[in-house]
Amino acid sequence: MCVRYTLHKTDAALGAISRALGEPLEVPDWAPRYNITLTDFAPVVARSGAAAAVRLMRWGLVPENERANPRPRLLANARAETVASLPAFRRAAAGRRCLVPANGFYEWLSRGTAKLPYLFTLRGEEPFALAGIWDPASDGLPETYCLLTTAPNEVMAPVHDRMPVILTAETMPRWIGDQPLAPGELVALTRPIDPGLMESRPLGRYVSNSRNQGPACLDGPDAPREGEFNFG
DNA sequence: CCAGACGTTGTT
DNA sequence: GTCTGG
DNA sequence: CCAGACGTTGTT
DNA sequence: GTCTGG
Repeated sequence: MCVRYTLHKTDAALGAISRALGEPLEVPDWAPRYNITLTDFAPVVARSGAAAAVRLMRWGLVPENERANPRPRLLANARAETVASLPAFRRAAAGRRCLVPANGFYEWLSRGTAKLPYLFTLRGEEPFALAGIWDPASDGLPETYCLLTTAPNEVMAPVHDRMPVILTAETMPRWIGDQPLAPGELVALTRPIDPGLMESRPLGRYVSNSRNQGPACLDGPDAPREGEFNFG
């Protein structure tokens, strides 16, 4: 499950997407955040008609049967293997595929009882896009989005058995769109990214609390924490 | 993922 | 609201 | 036709 | 211990 990511270099991430699409994108009024999680609003690049545009959407799709619920269950992820056929995702997968700009994402390694956070990025801090689908606003809900997951690659596998679908400059323009994908194209686009393009490193526990939203989320395990004394 | 709650009825 | 299973 | 579901992950 | 909200 991918339930946390960071978008702290928004200009760079949107710039990379803009170049990949060959279309201009406006940077939204949005402060950098290092710990985006379910229910947060974040920039999403989606097509509305011909043009791609950036909109702030809320993370967490709400299936139809939950729409009347004042506290609906939110869907953070959709499996790439099943997204095209499941009722909750099918429509969005066919006609509302979006790009979710990111600079990195987090996963937790379960070691015994402990959960150790790791940061996953592209080499050289290359910005990227996560593959998403989105639902329009309705029933008093804002526009919402959801991230696709796929099998882990070699970088991911030691930490976690699923990973988000990461799109490159080559795959971004193929993924985004409001028309159904050709058969096989969805499969091709949601394959695990080349592990040679990725890197990971362990982090301190600060990021684990989703209330923490600042740059200290990227601190390593040995970084001093606020509110603690350093001895020696 | 973590943090925080974990409950109902009748009444004001 | 809409699809699926019975 | 109606009833019931509509989702993922982790963990064991 | 487990579920829910964020």
